[in-house]
Amino acid sequence: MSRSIISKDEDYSQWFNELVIKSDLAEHSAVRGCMVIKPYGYSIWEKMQAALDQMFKDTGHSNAYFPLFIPKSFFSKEASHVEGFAKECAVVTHYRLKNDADGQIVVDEDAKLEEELIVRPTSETIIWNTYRGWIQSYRDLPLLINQWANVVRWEMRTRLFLRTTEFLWQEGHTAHATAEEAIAETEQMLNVYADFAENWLALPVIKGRKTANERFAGALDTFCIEALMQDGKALQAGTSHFLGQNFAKAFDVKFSDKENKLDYVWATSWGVSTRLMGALVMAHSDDAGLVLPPKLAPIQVVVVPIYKHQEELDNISAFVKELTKELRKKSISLKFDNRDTQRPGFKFAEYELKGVPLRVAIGSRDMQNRTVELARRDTKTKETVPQQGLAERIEALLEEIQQNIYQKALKFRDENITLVDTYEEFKRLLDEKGGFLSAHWDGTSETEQRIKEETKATIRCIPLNNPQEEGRCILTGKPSVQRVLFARAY
RNA sequence: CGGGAUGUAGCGUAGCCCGGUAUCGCGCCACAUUUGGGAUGUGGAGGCCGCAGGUUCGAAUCCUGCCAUCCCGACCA
Repeated sequence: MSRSIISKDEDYSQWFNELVIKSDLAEHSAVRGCMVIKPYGYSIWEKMQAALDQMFKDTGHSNAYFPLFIPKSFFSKEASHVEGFAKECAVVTHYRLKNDADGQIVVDEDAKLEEELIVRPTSETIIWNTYRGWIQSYRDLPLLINQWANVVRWEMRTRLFLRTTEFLWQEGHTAHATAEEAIAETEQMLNVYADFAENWLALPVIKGRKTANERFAGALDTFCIEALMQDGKALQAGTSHFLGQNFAKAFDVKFSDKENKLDYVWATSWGVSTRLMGALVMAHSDDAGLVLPPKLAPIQVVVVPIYKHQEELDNISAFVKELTKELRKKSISLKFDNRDTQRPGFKFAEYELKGVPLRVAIGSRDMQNRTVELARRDTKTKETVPQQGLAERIEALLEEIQQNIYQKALKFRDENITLVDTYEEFKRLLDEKGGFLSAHWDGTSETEQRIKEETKATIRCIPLNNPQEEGRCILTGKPSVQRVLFARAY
């Protein structure tokens, strides 16, 4: 394996692919479009799951699990939903194999299913079909459920973490007595996602509303968090949908209110996926490898001993044992890499590639001076510090690194939101600078569509709390009341 | 689904035009010397050259078919 990865300026796309593979997050599998998430990558996902799961529970949600398979007929019950997903569904048609005359394994045509099963691309239909049996009265509401699951969408073109045929995610599905309550839930979960992105992923996001074109299939309103990657392309990092009564009507889910009037239930759904892993990599990493925010790093601190003789190593080990204890009290994870089979320089490079936030190197010189060498992954700076108070220093530094990574990403994001007033400027900036372009739009799907066809840029969102401002649409010149954010996106 | 490319050791590759049983680097194994930024030396192991046919005395190389993957587009979390 070559030692270094291609620089991200040379080929961003290839840089991303090489980085994911060489840093041991994931690899391509034997199945087209599907990846193997390796232990190092999966442990980051587990940390994301743990943090999000706690946030869901803190906002009153419970986990449940629904089937992987959905009867085909369920899909046709909500018209726009089926239209949105029909083209990318994996379908189970048979349930048995057999040996043919040549001894080959073939599908047993006698084992054809009466009704085909769809491998879930999302679970609204099976869940709402189930909710019918769970909800009779306003006393059963709200129903606040989340599911951690895998889903399958047969995408034409896949990319590690960003778009795989099968991916892992969570999907929240809630039921409410009133539209207002459901809308409040939709907004609450959007805020949870934004909070998670900024405080855990160190990823600044813009909260906004999708246009009708970009809305989830079956939703009345879709909210999203949009992030900016280092190559200037936008990435939708999470969505929260207000589904109105669409699914309740499709699956006949009614409840009696306090006045004993029957009404359809109001719904929301919201989700984030392993795509966040892609966002994490693309937002912070550099040509030397991953840069992980300390809160999600599987290893927060690595200690590399430098020694010639066994007794030197023993001294260092004794010191590290104490440090490990102190850090454990602070819930900081430390790896002591005392492998004798690799030299220190090799280890330094390896942990840089893997994005470990802090590295401590200790040699005999340090042991004599009662110091260690501390190296930060985010700034690539090194300093020699006293052993005294090291645990406290590490704790503070990890916090500082978390903040620094966020601030750096925030600065980049803010520098790449550009106000644009003419279509020529718009097209020029898309090619030369990228990022978010804040521009006036006449509010029609036709205009949005035309801009997309001509420039590949889409409206990422209409930011929440968007300032109202008179202007003219960059394409048609028609009057507009606010700017919206355009970008080329993943 | 359109366009482009690639399949040779665990990884990355040379050889292919012009047919003669496979090159180099990394990694791996053993031993020794090493250890403050990806160690060095010596010795060694490892190959149905993507799969199936065909041409030929002989195929990694030429021909046909298939399969797979990657990249670029249209579609999407």
